[in-house]
Amino acid sequence: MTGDQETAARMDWRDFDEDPLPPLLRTAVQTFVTHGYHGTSTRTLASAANMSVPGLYHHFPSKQAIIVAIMDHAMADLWRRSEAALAEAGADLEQQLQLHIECLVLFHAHRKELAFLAATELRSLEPVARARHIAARDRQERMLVEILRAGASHGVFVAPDPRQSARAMITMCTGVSQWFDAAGPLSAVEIAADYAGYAERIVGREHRP
Amino acid sequence: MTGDQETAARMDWRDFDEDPLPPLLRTAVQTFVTHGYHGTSTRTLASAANMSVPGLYHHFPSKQAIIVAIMDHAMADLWRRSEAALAEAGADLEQQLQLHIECLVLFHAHRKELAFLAATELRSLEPVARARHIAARDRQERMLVEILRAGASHGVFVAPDPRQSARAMITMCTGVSQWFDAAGPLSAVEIAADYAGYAERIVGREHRP
DNA sequence: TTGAGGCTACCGAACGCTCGCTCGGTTCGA
DNA sequence: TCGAACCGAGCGAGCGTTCGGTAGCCTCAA
Repeated sequence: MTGDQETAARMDWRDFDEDPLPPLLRTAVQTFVTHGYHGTSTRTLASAANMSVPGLYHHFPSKQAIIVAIMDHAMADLWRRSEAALAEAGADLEQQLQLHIECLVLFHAHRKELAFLAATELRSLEPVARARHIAARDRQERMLVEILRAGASHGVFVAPDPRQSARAMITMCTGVSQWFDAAGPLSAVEIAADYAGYAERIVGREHRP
Repeated sequence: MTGDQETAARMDWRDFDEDPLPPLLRTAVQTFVTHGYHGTSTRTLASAANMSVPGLYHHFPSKQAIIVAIMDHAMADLWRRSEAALAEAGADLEQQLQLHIECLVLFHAHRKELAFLAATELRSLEPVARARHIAARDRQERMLVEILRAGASHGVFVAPDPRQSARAMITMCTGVSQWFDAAGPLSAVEIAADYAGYAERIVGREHRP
């Protein structure tokens, strides 16, 4: 995690060329999104990856380990990008909020299947992995809460309850993964800009009478 | 649906005393929320309702019929309340937006399990029920879009893309069902007021320089 | 140059178990 | 005497997982 933070500032958090996921996990993501974890059998998983069932068990010890690998990857990728966005913003709190929202929207648009699973399959994780996922989600939320809290205490934002407004913003951005369509009229970048605007207006100063 | 509209104006859409759901469905909601549709067996469903499996099949023809009944009930209840809220607001567009958001938040707070399933188990529905659910969801979304569109064309709101801002508001409100806690620091009514404020600022006029 | 040994990447078949669902009842208030 | 409301036992199918292999490749002493 300490090594991550050093490289975080250098990585391009806006780059979504291709997900560096092993082919087996890539097809598993698609299948889990369509049928859900419990609605997907190991046979389905195997044939989606052009593989036999024992072939699948050569790479992962269980079906559960596959979903865990996917969820861990999703949370780690989002966190890395969020840290890079924060580093790019520097000390300007308004800029921190803008880039954080942009980062959230881009991730939930370009990695929509991954983000969808992260939001949907929490209950399919066994206790240890579930606890880890919740911790990652809380850490992610805390990052935005801290930005809003700092902004409020410096008079940059109007956020009487940063936890509350952070949650509103996060669920707003998370929702993008449910309806985003790469072939749709709006690009991820355009949506990100719109949502950054919404966020700014939710906690912005200038519009108070 | 025509009869519904007549009684809609008269019903109290803010009343959430108790869900008039048969006991079997009530326990099924809890179980589905915890384990998901495919993660729940008919044996689990039956014992949660203090019943044998054949007893369960006396009331419903299949496991699928149970989830369908729950989903239909959820969408119908929200729609009835939304229509009543719209009727109460009258012709005032700003009031229509306020009450619509209030209605969405109250529903997703007080009926959080129901709302959570409606958002989560779409993929578990077989084609016919799924199509019906999607149609209900679209109709629900269109109601808010129409309010925003009318408001924009009358100069009450600033909403260059009503579809877009409606989706942002809806996912924001839908998210309430994921974290709301009746024992938490904020009541449903307080959250509803906050969110109505967020919505107003997202499309409000007065804060433009 | 060869071939034995070990490694990775798989596969066909099948294990024990649980699944959704049903059959043939029983109980009980009307 | 009838129908509504159940239940014990069990059906065939599908589940996650495992066993006992095999094919192909790399390494390295003889």
